[in-house]
Amino acid sequence: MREMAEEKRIPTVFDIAREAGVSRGTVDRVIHHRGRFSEETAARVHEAIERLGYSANPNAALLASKKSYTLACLIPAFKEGEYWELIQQGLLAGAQEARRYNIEVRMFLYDQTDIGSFRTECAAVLEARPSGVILNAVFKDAVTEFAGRLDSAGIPYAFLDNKVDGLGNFLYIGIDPYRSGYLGAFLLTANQQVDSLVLIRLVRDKGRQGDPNEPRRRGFLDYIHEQLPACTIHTVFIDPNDPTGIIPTLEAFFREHPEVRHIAMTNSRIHLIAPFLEQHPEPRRIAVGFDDLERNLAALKAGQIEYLVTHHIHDQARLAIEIFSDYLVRKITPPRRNHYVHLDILHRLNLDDYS
Amino acid sequence: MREMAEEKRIPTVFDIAREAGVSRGTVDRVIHHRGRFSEETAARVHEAIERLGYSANPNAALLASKKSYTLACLIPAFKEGEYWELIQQGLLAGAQEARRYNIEVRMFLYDQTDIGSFRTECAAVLEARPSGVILNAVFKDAVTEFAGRLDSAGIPYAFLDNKVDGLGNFLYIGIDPYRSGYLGAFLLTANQQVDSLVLIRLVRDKGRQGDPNEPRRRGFLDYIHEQLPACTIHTVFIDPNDPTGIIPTLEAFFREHPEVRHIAMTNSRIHLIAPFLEQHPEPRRIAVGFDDLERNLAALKAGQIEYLVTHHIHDQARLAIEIFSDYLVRKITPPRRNHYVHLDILHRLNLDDYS
DNA sequence: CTGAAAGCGCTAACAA
DNA sequence: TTGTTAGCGCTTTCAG
Repeated sequence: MREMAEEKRIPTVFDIAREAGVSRGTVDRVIHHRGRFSEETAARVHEAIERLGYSANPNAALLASKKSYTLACLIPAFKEGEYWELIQQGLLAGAQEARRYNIEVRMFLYDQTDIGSFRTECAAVLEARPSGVILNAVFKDAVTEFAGRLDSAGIPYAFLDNKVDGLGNFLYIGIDPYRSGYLGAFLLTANQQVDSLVLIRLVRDKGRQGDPNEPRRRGFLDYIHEQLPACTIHTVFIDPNDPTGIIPTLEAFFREHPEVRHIAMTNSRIHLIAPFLEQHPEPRRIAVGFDDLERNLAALKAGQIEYLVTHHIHDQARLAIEIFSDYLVRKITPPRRNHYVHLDILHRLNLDDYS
Repeated sequence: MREMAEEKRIPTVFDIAREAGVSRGTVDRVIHHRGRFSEETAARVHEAIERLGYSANPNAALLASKKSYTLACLIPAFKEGEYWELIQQGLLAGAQEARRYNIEVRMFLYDQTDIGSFRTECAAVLEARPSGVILNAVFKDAVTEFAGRLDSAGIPYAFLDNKVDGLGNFLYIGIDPYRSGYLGAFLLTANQQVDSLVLIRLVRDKGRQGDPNEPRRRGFLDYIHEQLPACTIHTVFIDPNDPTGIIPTLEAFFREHPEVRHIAMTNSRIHLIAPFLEQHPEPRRIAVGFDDLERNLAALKAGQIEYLVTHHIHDQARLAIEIFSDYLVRKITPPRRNHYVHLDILHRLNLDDYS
């Protein structure tokens, strides 16, 4: 009679042990393949697990576990409102989540215009002896060298947002930059007669080693060459560190080329040309940019920009921590080595609830 | 000397108790405002928490907690590949996560063509005495009545995917259907000369009480009326339960109106017209639909559809469980009562990594 | 190869 | 109003 009143309890290790006629310690060993145990007991344990539908209580497991990890994030330093601030925030959100796995996330920020600072931070990461590293690829050669060090040290690493191909990373998470450029070109020109357009670039990219925007620009240009072979492509350079010089530069260009009505920038700074477009609403020009920085969104909302191609930058970074956590703690290898995230098309009409 | 070697440990309730000169039980009472305690000890405890930077170990808290909850989900039953299957999957993913909070999620599925079955399931939900309910709004009056019951019983509830306004729900999570229709109309007609278009509807919507697609259709039509007042709008009804009848119906329409090149469906079944478009590639027609059902994605990929307006249906459902969990367990009220999710624009060129 | 037992940090019932 | 204590379910020594 007593049994009838009993509630169906969720089975615990203890129940499994009893059913299999072994101790809790043995059950643990079988489940986690640690220590030694006979095939026969293992079979009995597995059978009991199956029969009772057992699954471990994660809270208890984590509480009792003595394992702890440290995850190093090696990313560019940034100013407020810049691209990498969004990444940093996503990483911190992921870090918050990861705490319950006894994972401590440490940030290592370097100056992306100074390869020396990158090398310094690489050394600091190595010294911290992390369980894993999340990094991006600015200085191609230095990154390759550092990756080699991590390989030797047996430290797993993942590229975030951009990558160098052919290295030992177990994961890349970010967009396919070529496709983003291709899509941007489509949005700029779809259903229109476009005889010429202007691509605006940043002067800093001129002297830079390994321009990170090259694949995206290539995607953009390939689309134009394929779909609009007769279209003339102009290029103008502006200096992000000299905001007052931007408007005169653009005015000069459009005075000379008044027929150009289509504008693109393949870096994340399309907002730099918003003041010009605001001051010169006539003739109407179509601008397409990339990445949802606050200022870009403002320009989109205000109507100076037509489309923004972007992705969930914050979520992508959080996801990187999550996937890495699962890899570390639960030994789950991600299904795809290249985890390309979805490209979002942002327009004034679907801007409101973004992020 | 020994102290110098000591690692910085993460502080526990015990540390707080020692610092504040009280017992662990008292610390617990102060933190959770349960039982009674003097203002003075409370102040000392808070001070110690602040000073040591204490935050509770969630694993230990959940393990020790005896509280448990049940969350009822009252949603339409579905066939494979239908819209509500995606929702169900998202809810189950959220349920998996919620298990660690001792939250059990229970599904109550009703036939959305049969108000009787809805009423039956409502009664079943009430009988289960859940801690909370997630539901959608099909039968407006019946939903309103049920909401009143939940209010009386003091059971919190949230609308998912669609809603009835003016009720006591603490949360709605889903899109703004009007805006989705508006956006769809923009995508169908942007940069083009459109003199006429056809809106394809389902015959089942004819007799239905409270057509759930009405707000979206209104958004669609408003855009056309505002931006293209001269555009003629045709309407054709097809029967989803008679697939073989669809092609002849469309053939008849386009024989009579060969000038119509733009097609929209404001429900989730745009894939129903894909076979027709495949068989009749000439003249080229532009079709825009909604929601990323497998079959819709296939038609988008194959080029029969130009754009799909959708949102992360799966994530939206998972999020509903997450927000409700926080509300229940951690008493966190969501910042906005209406949590509108972002509208995604899907095109052949950004389809690859979706979801 | 296996069992016993001591916690992990917190909650909640019971004493005082 | 406060202190004490027995667990929650699992991991991890340490003995055998």
